[in-house]
Amino acid sequence: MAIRDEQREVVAGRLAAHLLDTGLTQTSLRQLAKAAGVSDRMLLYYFTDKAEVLSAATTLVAAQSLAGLAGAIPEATRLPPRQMILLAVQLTAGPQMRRFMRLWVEMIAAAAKGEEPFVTISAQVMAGFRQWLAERLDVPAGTDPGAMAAVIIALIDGLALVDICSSEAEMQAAHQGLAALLDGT
Amino acid sequence: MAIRDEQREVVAGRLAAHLLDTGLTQTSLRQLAKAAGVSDRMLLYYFTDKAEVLSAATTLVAAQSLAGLAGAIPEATRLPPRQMILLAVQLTAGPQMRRFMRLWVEMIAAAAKGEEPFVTISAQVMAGFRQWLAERLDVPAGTDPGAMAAVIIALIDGLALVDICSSEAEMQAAHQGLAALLDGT
DNA sequence: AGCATTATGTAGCGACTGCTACAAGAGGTT
DNA sequence: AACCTCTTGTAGCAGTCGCTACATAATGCT
Repeated sequence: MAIRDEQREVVAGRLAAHLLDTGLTQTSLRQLAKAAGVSDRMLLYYFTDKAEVLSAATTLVAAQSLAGLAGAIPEATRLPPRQMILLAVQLTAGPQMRRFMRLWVEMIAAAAKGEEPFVTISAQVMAGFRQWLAERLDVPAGTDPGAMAAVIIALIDGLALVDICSSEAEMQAAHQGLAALLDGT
Repeated sequence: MAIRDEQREVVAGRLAAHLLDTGLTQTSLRQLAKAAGVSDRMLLYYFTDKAEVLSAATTLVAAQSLAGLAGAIPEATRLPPRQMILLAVQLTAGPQMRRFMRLWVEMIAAAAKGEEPFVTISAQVMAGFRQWLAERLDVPAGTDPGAMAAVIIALIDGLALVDICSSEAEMQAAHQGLAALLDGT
């Protein structure tokens, strides 16, 4: 039982990196096995299902990405929404976080198709991010920090969407547009 | 040559409705053919490729959706960004536009995977929406309406993303959060 | 040593994928 | 009637998919 459990973690880690690299394009069992450096036969020995394989890998990716954000935003930070937006946009535009955002979009689209495990995991990850963000927001009394967090996440994720089908120049313009909007235009 | 061209339009129309109903879940040639009421053999007679089939159907869907928006927003409208945001959110939250937003997210995710024809079409549709929106924005001199349009689209699309993995109550909260953010919190 | 459990490889099944070769019907032109 | 182009059906190819049956090697327990 030992080897199997160890391998589950090792394989999950390698697949997390693989998904960050390739998104959800190469997710057949044979391709995943190759990326993890094991045979496809063993992949289904370590995990019961393809769904469980993807579940382990994607939750790990999400946890790592959230930890990355947490590393950049000190624990006791409380920011008003507009400052938080600018900070979050800056953080998620970086090269490595950008890869996660792309994968994240693909995961949500898979959830939209009803594909497991993405329906379940996307909902969990979304709720996790929202709560994490809400705890770091400084909103006036009477305002729901969770609701504000949801809007901010929508903005961040939406920018990731626009990023996918826009040029670099257009994305830069979009960032300036955001600044103008928040400045009170 | 007549029948073939007629059928192209008929089939494209039926497939547009099919995609709005099912998203990109049932997009094998055989499933598309069934939805269009023709044989899969004929589908590849009317169109050269699976890519061309999806291309025709998705561009039609996008055109119809843009026309739907245009019907709700008079031609000469010029709105400041915040009012435009509230109006756009309201319009895209409706039951039929919501189906398009879901499909739109799936299309962009397919583009993120490098799948044709979605890379090309997503870029075109995104550019089209951005321009259409920019022409209806009333921004102060010195501000780029295209940049502001990009941000608004990001927000709208981001809300669609959040919608996919959230409950109805959470989406309602998000809308209130948006109002609070735009009110100057 | 004997046995049971765990671990790994080989081979392949049935279903589905996009696409195509081939034949034949339909209709008009000469 | 002969021919030609457009249209449609049948059948199937080569590949990929998730998954599994079966055999065998390794390991630990008594």
